[in-house]
Amino acid sequence: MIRQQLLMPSPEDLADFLNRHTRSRDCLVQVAGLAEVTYQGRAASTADVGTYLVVVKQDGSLQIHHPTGIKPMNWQPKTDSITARVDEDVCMLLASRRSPEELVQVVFLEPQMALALELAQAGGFVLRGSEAEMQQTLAEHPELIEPGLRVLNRELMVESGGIDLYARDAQGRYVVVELKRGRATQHAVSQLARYVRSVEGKLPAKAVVRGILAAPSITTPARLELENRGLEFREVSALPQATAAAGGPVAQPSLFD
Amino acid sequence: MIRQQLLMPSPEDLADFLNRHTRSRDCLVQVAGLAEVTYQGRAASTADVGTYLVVVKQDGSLQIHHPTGIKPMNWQPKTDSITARVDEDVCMLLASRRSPEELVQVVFLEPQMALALELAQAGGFVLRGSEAEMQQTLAEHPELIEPGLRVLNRELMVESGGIDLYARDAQGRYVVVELKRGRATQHAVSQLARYVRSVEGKLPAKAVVRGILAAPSITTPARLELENRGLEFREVSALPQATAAAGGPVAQPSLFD
DNA sequence: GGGTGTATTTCGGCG
DNA sequence: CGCCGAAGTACACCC
Ligand SMILES: [Mg+2]
Ligand SMILES: [Mg+2]
Repeated sequence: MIRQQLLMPSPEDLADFLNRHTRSRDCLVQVAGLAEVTYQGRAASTADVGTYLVVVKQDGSLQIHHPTGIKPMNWQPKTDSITARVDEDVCMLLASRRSPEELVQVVFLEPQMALALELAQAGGFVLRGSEAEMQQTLAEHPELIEPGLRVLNRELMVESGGIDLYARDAQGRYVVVELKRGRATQHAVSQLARYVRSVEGKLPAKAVVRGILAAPSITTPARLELENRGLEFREVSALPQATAAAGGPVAQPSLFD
Repeated sequence: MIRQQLLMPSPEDLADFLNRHTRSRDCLVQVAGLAEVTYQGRAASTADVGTYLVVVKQDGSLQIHHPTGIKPMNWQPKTDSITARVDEDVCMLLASRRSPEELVQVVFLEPQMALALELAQAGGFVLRGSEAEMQQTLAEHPELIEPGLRVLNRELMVESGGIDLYARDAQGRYVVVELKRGRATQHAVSQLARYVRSVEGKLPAKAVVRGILAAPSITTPARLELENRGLEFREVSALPQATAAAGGPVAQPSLFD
């Protein structure tokens, strides 16, 4: 599973190692050691000499980590070309990308270790509690939002964006539903207001369009803004245990029964 | 710089290794091999048996990478506790966090390699081309937005959020400026409209408040929406070479002279 | 801790 | 490719 490992490689050996294993596209390559990193593209950055961990995955994605933090200091999600070369007796790695035009350059001053790992098989991955899942559940059980609600569309595209759920209520009024898997903010209220406006613009002038923000909770300013605009809030939870934990024996039907 | 490395460690050795090096808080720890990962918190996920790379940094942050992609499959930015133990003859790693309550669990079925790296010194890091930098430059040179503009506040807090630049124009009218370092979208137009509304609410009823969206470019639907609402667009660039490359010898003054 | 906004956001989906 | 919106977003900043 360890394809190859080098300790304190020479610039030439490191460049060779990097070119070989990144081109094979079948292993994860990493280099740890003293380096200098520059980036130019949508923005630009420079990192002084320091000890970093450089990782190149099979798909050519590049990330450069400093000692702390979840996010890499520099990165490149997709690279059009990734090459190593020796220049002035140091090995440097150049990762470039068109559209957007970006370049990350790593100068390895004192590489301590280079490692190529075979990270072949990835198992299936399932995420639960996403907004998409909420949407599907609520499309199947719109009564969890309101009795008598009938869903007409999911992700209905209007000029201003995609309406999560487009529905009609028991009185036949059109309803725009904006979903949030987490606490709803003023941003969500803005979205909902925009969608309601778009729908009103497409319907006869007198038509009443309701707007419902459905989320597990809502911030205080968002609630105020929502009421100011004549829009509504409906509490729904993204995960089953959320309602169970909060309400003990659930009085209201859960999203995940 | 390599503190310790184990090849195909036993469950006991791996648990010991992980507990020792994650507690010392002075090195980056990684384990590669066959594993199973589950997560429960704001959402929930399961990853089937597969070959993953698990990284724990000095600050206790955890990331679990699959063979491709820039983003980790599972992660934990800050951990309140991170412990390894042996259960049913396998080593498992438990990373937990309160607020939000989250738990990541890694079951190492066939650990191939464990590595502890000293990634001590990090050099300085400088990023250029951020919106914050744009804001500072434009606060110092508001004439780049419009001749006669005087900036009153930066990040002025109103109910609906923070106004990037609050200013008065040559005719004494108040101006709300929303900045974007990249192409401006309908979201930016919504923000600007909200801020203008908030400011109008605080001023005498007759007061005219202008809204300017300043960005390198704007999407077509955003431009339409902007004009509908009586708001304005002004082209400004986040990085110096952007104007230089686009216009050759610059006729307009650059943000970075 | 609540609330808001930025990000080299990344990523997926749709026209 | 342009555009929009979600994300277990993370992260910084203010109140
Ligand atoms: Mg939505
Ligand atoms: Mg802003």
